[in-house]
Amino acid sequence: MNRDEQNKAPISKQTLNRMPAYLLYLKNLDLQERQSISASAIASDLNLNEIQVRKDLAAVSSSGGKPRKGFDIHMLIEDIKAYLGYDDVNNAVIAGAGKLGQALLCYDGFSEYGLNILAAFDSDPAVIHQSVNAKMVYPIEKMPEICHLLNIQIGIITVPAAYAQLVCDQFVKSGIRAIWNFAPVLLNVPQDILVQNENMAVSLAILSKHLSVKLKKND
Amino acid sequence: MNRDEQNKAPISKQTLNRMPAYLLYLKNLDLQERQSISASAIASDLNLNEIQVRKDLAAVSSSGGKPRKGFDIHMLIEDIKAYLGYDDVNNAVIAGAGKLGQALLCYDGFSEYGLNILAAFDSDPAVIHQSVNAKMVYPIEKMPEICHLLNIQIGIITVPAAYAQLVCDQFVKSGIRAIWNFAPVLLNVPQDILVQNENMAVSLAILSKHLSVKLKKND
DNA sequence: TATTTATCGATATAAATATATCGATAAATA
DNA sequence: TATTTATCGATATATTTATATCGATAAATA
Repeated sequence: MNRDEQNKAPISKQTLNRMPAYLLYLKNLDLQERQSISASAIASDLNLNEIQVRKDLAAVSSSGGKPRKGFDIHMLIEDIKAYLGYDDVNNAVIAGAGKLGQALLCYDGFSEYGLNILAAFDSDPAVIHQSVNAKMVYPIEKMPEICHLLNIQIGIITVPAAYAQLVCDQFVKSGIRAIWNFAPVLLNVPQDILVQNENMAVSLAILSKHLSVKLKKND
Repeated sequence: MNRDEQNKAPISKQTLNRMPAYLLYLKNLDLQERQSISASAIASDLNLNEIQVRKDLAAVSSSGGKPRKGFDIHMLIEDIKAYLGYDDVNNAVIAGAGKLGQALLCYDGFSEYGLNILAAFDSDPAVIHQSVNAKMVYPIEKMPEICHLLNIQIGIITVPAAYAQLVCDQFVKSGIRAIWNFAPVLLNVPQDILVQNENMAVSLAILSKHLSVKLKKND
């Protein structure tokens, strides 16, 4: 019998953040036709602590692992996908069909996780009514209508910083519940709207900072 | 007198991760000609704990804050920038001049943090020797030569998953010390190479997961 | 100038996260 | 079949991170 999902303790944020790494790693093993893997082996390959990995997997695994053998890879993949929301249907739209917006529209990896980017919005006549990777770019005025129609929960902002707040407000009016923001702007949103900022420049800056700390240590 | 940087306790990882938000926020205030700001006000605007903000700022601030007034905005901005590595010169190159690679090449925000993306590499004749945002795309064979010549420390991977490991190996041979990886692949690198994975699909999946957790809570 | 007050920064406590220990057990081996 | 062993999973400890408390102080106000 499967464990009761409802009764499980809520997973920790840090564990959630490590799931992607496990998933990627397990898919690789699956491609190599491996059947099972131990927490110890995963830990050693991913440079993580063994107990941490075991606890992480215990938190999402529906069937647990077996002594001397470890976890069933295929089953674990399904468990993690289920946990990350593969079971829900999550529809998203993009505001801003520039280079970055188009890059996201073209990226086919989202559907892997049950996520669909259904459409984009822009104000530039050059891209409006064009399709990018079979997804239409609509004039930005159509946003509320289309979002409500398609029951969109997630909005992605890839417009220039100057327009980000404006677009954000429109998203909120359009019934969006979560925003993935690529503009280097702090968005002002109602309490119940979830915002995840993705500042490319700062991600790179942080990498560079980690690098310089590391280089100094090796002096 | 400035506090001695050398003698400061190393900043925590979580604090480092919050720096971007502070920086963005402070720049906004600076644009509005504000002179100073208190930790309490920042906390309330960014939805953070007041003591946490105070501790974070104390960790990077060179001059501290004043009772009743708070921190000097301009000085804090400089302190954070310095901390994030603005003082170092960090040069990066991109492997993969597709939509995402071009989006990064076009993004001018990196130089804000002392980061320069100097060039890109690709194997597609359609983009080789073209320039994107005044940055050249070179054939991928030229990578070691150019990287060594320009003393490049950071490599960015935006090629399809199937080529990512190959490109990664070439980066390592070319003397790169840190890799920012956008391909959904676990890269195999020597111990001393820093890898930061940026899996777009999973970022969105995690946002969606957080959203569904939140929606369930409000039932 | 004296008093009040917002805010800092130091120190203390609490919560979350990571790591260690160890008995139980399924598979491998003798 | 009996013994060994790798690995799990539960429980315990340590570390890191977040939050609370409080005295000190610079600026505002009386």
